[in-house]
Amino acid sequence: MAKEVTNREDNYSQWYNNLVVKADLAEQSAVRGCMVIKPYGYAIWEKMHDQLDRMFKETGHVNAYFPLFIPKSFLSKEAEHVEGFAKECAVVTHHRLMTNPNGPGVVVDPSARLEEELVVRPTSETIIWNTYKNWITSYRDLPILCNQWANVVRWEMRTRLFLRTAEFLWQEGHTAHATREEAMEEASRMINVYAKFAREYMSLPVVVGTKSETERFAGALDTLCIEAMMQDGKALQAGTSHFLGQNFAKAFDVKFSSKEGTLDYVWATSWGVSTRLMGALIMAHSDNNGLVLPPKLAPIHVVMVPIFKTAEENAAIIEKMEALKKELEAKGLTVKIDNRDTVRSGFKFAEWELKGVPVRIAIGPRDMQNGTVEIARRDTLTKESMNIDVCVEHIVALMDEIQQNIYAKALDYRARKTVKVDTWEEFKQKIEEGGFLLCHWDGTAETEEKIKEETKATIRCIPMDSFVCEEEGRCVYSGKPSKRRVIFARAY
RNA sequence: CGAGAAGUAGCGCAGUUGGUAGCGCACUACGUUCGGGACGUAGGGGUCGCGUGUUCGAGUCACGUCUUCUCGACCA
Repeated sequence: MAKEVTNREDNYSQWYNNLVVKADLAEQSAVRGCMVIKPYGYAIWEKMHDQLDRMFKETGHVNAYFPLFIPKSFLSKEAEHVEGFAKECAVVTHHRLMTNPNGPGVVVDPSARLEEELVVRPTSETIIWNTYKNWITSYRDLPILCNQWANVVRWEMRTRLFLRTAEFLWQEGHTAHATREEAMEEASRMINVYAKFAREYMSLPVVVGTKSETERFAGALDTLCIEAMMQDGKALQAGTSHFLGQNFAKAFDVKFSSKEGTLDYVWATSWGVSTRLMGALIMAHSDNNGLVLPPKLAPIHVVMVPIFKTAEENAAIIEKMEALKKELEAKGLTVKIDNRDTVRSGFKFAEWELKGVPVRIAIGPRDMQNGTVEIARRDTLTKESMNIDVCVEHIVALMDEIQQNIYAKALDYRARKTVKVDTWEEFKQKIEEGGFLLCHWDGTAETEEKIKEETKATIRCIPMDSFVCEEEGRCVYSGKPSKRRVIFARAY
């Protein structure tokens, strides 16, 4: 199986699609816009899932599950919310099929029409707030800190594996609070959880910021986000956390008796990350040889490839490998011995590189004589020979080193592609090169819209941690006064 | 839904003025190989998206139809 990845520099888009398929992560399904996540891809998602879930629990959250179907009337209770999602909803109208009276196959039974159509959730705010209404009567019931792992459906016109699919896996946190401050704190806490996850586990530098009004989640008062930069200079929204104010509480009439005896509406947040993170991970680190996985999310940390001519040689090498594997596993690493005799070692090297395994160990007859192993790093594509007795410690240390090196590389790329821009001429020129443009903006939706029309660039966020530039200046487009720079970029 | 392009083997494609259905990769068998995606020989695999028409004869021409992709609009 020759699985050559196309060149990243030639056509980034094609390179990405090709990589996702060739590295056995996912493929297009027979259902339009939907994706099959293959076992290897799912193993990576599982790692992300488990770590995120741990972090949610650490911040006091619990998991629950709410229905897939949302009565149409629920969705329309919050005006902005329904407007934001109406155009991409899958709707269930019937509950039965019948044999076709006019030919082969089955048809929808017209007599089985639902009295009220059900929307397949594009997000669960409405069904959840309809439920919370029954859970909340007193301040003693608050806060509610629930998360759900689920699939959602958004009938997008154009789809791309992991980045935008008609159905995707995600988690959505939905919390209810007694005060505005507490809810705002929660929204900010969770965006920071996401940022920490991206940086420490995905080795992905992200900017934490707030969305402009036009980019805000439908029904939110404030949307916090983490924005990442891909290797083609385009921005990718990797996660969001919304301060929903009392919008949903009012729409679903969720009130509670406060300590002071007043009857108040509940304050809400919602936050989510999806399988899009997989897309971010792939796009941010991979090279022309394939995936580059950060050790903390790699399903396999170390792969061992024997190099042999005869069966006896192989048996001796495998024995050695089994012993080494045990030692590495004792250090918490996942190890695979690729003992296939159907493909050659060179093929295995290429294949495991394609799959992004951080460290590869090769042992051949020469090593058997010298008591050495060959250790290859995926991130730098370098190899070194080392005495087998000291290699375990080295490999354990390598995991951290690789994790950090990948982050440093991505951070360095982002730094190189982030520029301050002060004139409209320069803006139009720089945006073609990709990257983040730090610009003054007059704060109006009109200007934002005009810039988008003319350059396809949008405000990715008003940064809160990295690139905070609170300084006086003039809007890059209108020339009106501005107090801080924001990040403009073309985005996925 | 608007504009463009494409549907031929599992994948990627070629197929000239209409005249025997092809190539590369992958697959199967055997042999030689084996420290970076091996090589040789021999094989298997097709209703050329679907339908109608023109023709002695259609992958090729005409009309219809379906699907997919790219660019818009929409979006995590």
